[in-house]
Amino acid sequence: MAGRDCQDGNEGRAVRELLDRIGDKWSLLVIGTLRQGPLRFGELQQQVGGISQRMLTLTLRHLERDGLATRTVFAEVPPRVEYELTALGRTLIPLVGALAEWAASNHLLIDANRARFDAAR
Amino acid sequence: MAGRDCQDGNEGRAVRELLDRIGDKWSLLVIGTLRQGPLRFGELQQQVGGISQRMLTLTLRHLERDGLATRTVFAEVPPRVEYELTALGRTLIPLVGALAEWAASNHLLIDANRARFDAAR
DNA sequence: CGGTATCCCTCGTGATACTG
DNA sequence: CAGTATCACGAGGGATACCG
Repeated sequence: MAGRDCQDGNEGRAVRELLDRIGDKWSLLVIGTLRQGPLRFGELQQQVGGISQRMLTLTLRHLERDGLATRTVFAEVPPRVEYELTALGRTLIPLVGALAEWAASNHLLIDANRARFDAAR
Repeated sequence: MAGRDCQDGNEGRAVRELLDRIGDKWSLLVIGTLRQGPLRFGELQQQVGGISQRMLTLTLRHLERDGLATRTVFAEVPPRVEYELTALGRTLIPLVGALAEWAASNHLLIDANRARFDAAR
């Protein structure tokens, strides 16, 4: 199946659409953070690190809209809201893992290439 | 190795940096297009589809800078320039493939979720 | 606690024109 | 053919303040 739609056109569109969905600044990070289980809004913000309240809200709404995560409100005081990956969202975990692994393995190499390239010009 | 640096902090940074590099609008698409072998600037622009000359140039410089692709100029008339993935760049092909496959398998499902979500509000 | 609303500014991107 | 230069626009995203 990976080899069938390799006539540039279809694969390109598929990748493009995926990037439009989770290729933004925070989606993959939030998905990665949720991989171990449900988290509250505040915990999520703290663990992702560096994300503003606004962007976390927007990202979560986006994931919810795409059916990648669920939002559960508990009628308590103080209010508690938990977010959790759906089954579909969990299918992305291996991809995020692969990306993270690639990044961890190669970022030093890339930094070296980049420094060399910058020095050469 | 995938399970070692899962203390959110490191994995998060790694994914973030990877996204800063290839998470833009065109990088993954160009990498995917180059997977079969070297291409000239014009061929690349045509096969990627929808990318402006400017963005293709920027994207290619970016990939070159990170050591993911090479630029080869042939001293001919008319001028010919070919771009090709490096060994490092080729290690990304399986990831792009996995992403494309995931997107192809799930985009209908996501569209349905999205339609339902939009209808509910 | 977990949002929403508003302001504001940077950056990515496209269009167009010009060059070697 | 394969770029570079310039402009101009709109979305992305941070900061802040307020709400249930």
